[in-house]
Amino acid sequence: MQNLSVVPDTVDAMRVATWNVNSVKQRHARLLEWLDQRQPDVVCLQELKLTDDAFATLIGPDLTERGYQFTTFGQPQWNGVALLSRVGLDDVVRGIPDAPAFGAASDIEGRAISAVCGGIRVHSLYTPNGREVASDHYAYKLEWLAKLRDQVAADTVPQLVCGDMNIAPTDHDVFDPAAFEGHTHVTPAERQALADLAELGLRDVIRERWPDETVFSYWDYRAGMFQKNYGMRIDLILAGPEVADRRAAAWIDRQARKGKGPSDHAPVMLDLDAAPDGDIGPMVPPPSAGRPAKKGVKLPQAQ
DNA sequence: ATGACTAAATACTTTAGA
Repeated sequence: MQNLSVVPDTVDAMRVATWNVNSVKQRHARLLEWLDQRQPDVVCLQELKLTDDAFATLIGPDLTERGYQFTTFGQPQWNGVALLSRVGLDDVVRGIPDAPAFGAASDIEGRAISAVCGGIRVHSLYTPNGREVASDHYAYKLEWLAKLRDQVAADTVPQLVCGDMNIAPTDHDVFDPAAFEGHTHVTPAERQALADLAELGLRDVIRERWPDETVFSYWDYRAGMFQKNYGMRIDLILAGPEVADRRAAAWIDRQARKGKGPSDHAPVMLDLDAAPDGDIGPMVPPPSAGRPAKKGVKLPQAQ
């Protein structure tokens, strides 16, 4: 899986984002507008709800025009993940090695894709929901997470594990912990799966930046949950130490959850400082925390 | 209120999401 030949001689500052768009078809205009405003260099998308061909036909030209390469693992109706990059897109891995199937053995769902972008292996993930704790889907979720852990452990390129993990890391990441008792997304076994990734050195960059704040990435469409800020933080960016040490900014783009026709998830954003020439290894300390220079684009206010 | 909303196909009702 590792391929050091694709690591560039210098590593520039870059902006990485992950966003569960809940249907590219329904979010097409908003997605393009968001790309133009935020100018991310690498984007992980989830819940495409399109086949690879349909994705390429619908939005491929728009992405190419904006300088993005892209790769997808799509399905016609549900799931589907993508990676967009304008800092290289090499050594694509579709799915997780030995990932479990749900239902028919041939039915490997479109829930994981990764590639090396700007010297970092970036994963775009849509972890199974789990539905109910007593369900087959919950067992499938845990097994899928275990295989993800194995995949991450086997790679030596610096990593960014991004996506809709469908797990709230702590009670601080749900609006009402009591309301979730006995439900998926908050169980000890699911949280242990995140702890197992942390054990490999992956760090939750949003929580590191906002250690005490209430920060959510998902709000149910119903009952004015967004307006009340009754949400959950289940979309995560987990960074290997070499990457996490380059953090210049990390925030959740709540603007994208506002207005007419939003996804129920907001993008999670990470700005990385440049790494020293040819050195993508551990750094001490990172350079100044200014955001990478992008022509004519203002840094949105975090929170 | 075992709700509320959104999206896609199974399509005027069901399944899934979380």
